[in-house]
Order: sequence, then structure tokens, then C-alpha cells
Amino acid sequence: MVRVRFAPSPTGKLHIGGARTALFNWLYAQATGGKFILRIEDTDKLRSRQEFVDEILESLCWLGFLHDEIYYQSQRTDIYLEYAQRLLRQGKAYTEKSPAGSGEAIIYKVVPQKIKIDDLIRGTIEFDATTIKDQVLVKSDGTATYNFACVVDDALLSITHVIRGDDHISNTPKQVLLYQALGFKVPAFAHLPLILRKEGGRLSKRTGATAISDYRRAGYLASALVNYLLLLSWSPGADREIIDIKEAIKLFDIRDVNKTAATFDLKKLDWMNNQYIKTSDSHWLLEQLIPVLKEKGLIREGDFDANYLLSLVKLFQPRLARLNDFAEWADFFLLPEITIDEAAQDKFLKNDLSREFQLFSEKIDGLKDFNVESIERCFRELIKELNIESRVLIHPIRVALTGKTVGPGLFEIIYYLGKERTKERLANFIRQERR
RNA sequence: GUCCCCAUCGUCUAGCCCGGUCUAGGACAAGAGCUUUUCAAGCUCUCGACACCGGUUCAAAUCCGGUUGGGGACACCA
Repeated sequence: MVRVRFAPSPTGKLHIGGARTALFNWLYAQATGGKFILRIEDTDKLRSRQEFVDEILESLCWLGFLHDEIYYQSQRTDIYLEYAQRLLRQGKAYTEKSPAGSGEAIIYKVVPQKIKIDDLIRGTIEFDATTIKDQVLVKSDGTATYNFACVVDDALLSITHVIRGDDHISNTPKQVLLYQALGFKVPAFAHLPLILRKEGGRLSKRTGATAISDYRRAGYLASALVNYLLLLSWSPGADREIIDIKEAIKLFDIRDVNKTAATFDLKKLDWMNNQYIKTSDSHWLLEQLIPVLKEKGLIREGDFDANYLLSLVKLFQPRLARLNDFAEWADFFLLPEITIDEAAQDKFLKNDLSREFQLFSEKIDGLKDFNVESIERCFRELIKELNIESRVLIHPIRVALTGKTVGPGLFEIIYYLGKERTKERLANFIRQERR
């Protein structure tokens, strides 16, 4: 039975790199019918915080990586101590007074030897133990170090495959030494390539808005983010990019993971997210959006037309890179007063179009069947009568109605805006004295 | 400094393991055009890579060695 683990330290939010590690562990467990274990590495009392534990748990849940078991290292201190004592008794470790003199650390004595690691992704990696310093197992404050707690836990929790970032490669020989000293079976290792920033260098907690919760808040869908992350070092082949997680589980093999570090490309994520938004159920998208719209003051609790909103979501769905952009792009449908983009006004409303707007307004008003087709028909009639090109009028009307130069088709905009609001907004640009 | 990892279009990748089917395929981005209803939507097209040097071989993106470049690790952090 395969048992893998994701072991984050709650010293920060779950970020892109961590999410990717969690993804491959979870995916491998699903693909092999194994267990996905979560271990909170909170041995650093100073930097570990409960709010980060909550945040990590919430993000993992949102991404869909549900764990089968969970452990907290802070609750397992006695276990680590017991094993450290054993190594001490066997003469494999020694104690040393801390520089501050406050306590005694337990240190493992490295025995010179060659260490071989068979990495599932990279093949054999060899190390010479003479380049490794003696390893602190228990700090003078009585808490276990990362490498020691990690080995004891992985062994005791029967972890069969340690799948983690590349940055842990140099920890691996140290850990193998400890497995051997403790008489534990050495698990299989798979070191994932790192995710790099566009500017070069690794993507980490310190390098910007990489927290999963930030992506969620910006309107990225979990499915799209997972799909994108998956593609960062694995490929389903056959030129496929959009892949359902269920299908990925069927095709996934840890051995097929790439060795090369990948650069995180937000533009491609945006494209991917749009692919998912396009094909998502509109009702579901609206459900996600309602809290956002409330927060932005675009709708009020218990005072909105869900069917109307649903139509708007459908209207914008094909062109949203981030779901939450809807709030900004569709605001003119929901606000009583619109803000006209200054550049748009200069470009399309600097000429006086009172007569044209007035005529169009009247035609709209006279429409018996008010629908997208009839609106277009009456617009086409008007430009024919005025003997002008449609673009001469179409862009100014869009700006007058929406305040923006881009958006869905004008006739759909008018239809969903309704007769009254269309007339009202056009009237704002009709100079009375000219009539 | 020491140790380790990596190397295909700007980016993500397919191909590499099992050399010939690769004048290297796809996607994102970019550029051009179409859509005369905009683009942040859609469609079409274009640009664009086997890091370098040797070796093995009839034949190398694919195998081997080196160079260069990039990355990571060297804590009583995790």
C-alpha cells in the first residue's frame, strides 16, 4: 500500500510551490490507490502559527487535495526524544552543550561512507558522507530538528514514497543515514523540479503574491489552477493541455515527471482559467460570484434578481480570464450611475451626437418586441436612414451606455440594460438646446 | 568555497529510455490579418528551439565525455 505525505510547515500560507508538491503527492496516492497523509511540521515554536495551519488546510481543501490522515509534529516530541536517546545509548550520537549554555543538544555522528539514492524521477544520485557535517537531532531546547523528526515520522507513519521539492535533495543523504542508524526501511524518493519566477530564482513565500488563497480571491478556479500546476512538470501527451483531474489520475505516473525547473507563467494560467470559466456551469459561477458582488456593493443581500445575474454571467463568461473581473466589467448593468472612462469619452463622445442618439432612443422606445434581433434591426435601419457607417454610432453608444470601449456585443448590452435605462443613459448625451 | 541537480521556440512542453519516421510537433505569449460591433471574445496565418565543443555511429535532439549557463543545498529554520 502506497503511503505518501505532504508536510508543510505553518510558517506561511500555502503557496504555488507547496500546492504543486501536495498535488503530486495526492495524485500519486489516487493513481496507486494509496493514502495521502498530511503532516504539519510545527516544531519551530517561534515561527509556527495556528492561522497558517488553518489557511493551509483551507487551501488544500479548496484545491481538492483531501487527506486521509493528519499529524502534528508538535504533538510527537516525546517520540523523537525516545529515538534520539536510543541513538545516544548505541553510541551513534553524542551530546553537546549549547553555545548559550542553556541545554544539551543531541548530535548524530556521521560515519564516512558513500550514499546512493535511487530517485524515481532522477535516477541514481551519489553522495560522499565526508562532505556532510554531524547532524543535530535534538536542539538544546529539547525539540527535534527537521531532518530527524522527518525521518522518525516518515518511518513510523510507514511512508513508502517521499515526494518533495528538488530543494530537499541535499537533505536526502542526511536522512538516509538516519534511517540506517535507526534501523528503519528507507522509502523511495522522488524529487520534483522547482517552480521558478519569471525574473529567475525560485518561487517562494517571500517572492510576492503566490499564496493559493490570493489566486482564489482573484477569481481563479481551483480546477484551472490544478490543471496548470500539473502541466508545469508533467504532460498527458498527445498535445493535450486541458485535462480533467480524474483523467489525470488514470494517466499519471511519478516516473513521467520532468526533471527541469519550470517558470510560472501567469498569462498561461489566465488562458487556462478562461478555458475553464467558458465551460463551467453558469449557475455555479454565479454562486461563486454572489459574495464578491455583495462585497463590491454591486448587489444587496436579498435584493437582487438571480435570473438577471445569470444572464449577465453567461454574457461575460467567454471573455473572463478571472471570474472576479466580472464585477468590474459588468458593473454598468448593476449600478444606477456609471462612470465614463475618460479616454473612451475623448475618443468616441467628443462630437455632438444628440440628433443620432435622440433618433435611436425614439426608435428603441417604439419597439414592440424588445429583443436582441429587433434592437439590431432598428439600429441598422437608423444608420441606413442617416446614411452613415455603423461604427460611427456603435462605439459612441457603447461608451454612453457602459462607460467602456470594450465588452459584449452592443445589442446584447442594450437588451439586458432594458429600454428605460438605455433611454436614460442616451439622454445624458443629448443636448436639450439643440432640439 | 564545497556538494548536488538541470539544459528542446521568450514561456510550458512532445520527442530522448528503445539513435534513422524530426527540413523537431502542440500550447501560451508576441506579430499580422479577418470578423466592418469594440476586445480583454472568435477564426486564420507568421515569427520562433535541439546551449556549446568533442566522441561513438553509416546515422545523434536522442548514447558518452567535457565546457558554459541556470538552479538548489550547505542552520540547535523547515
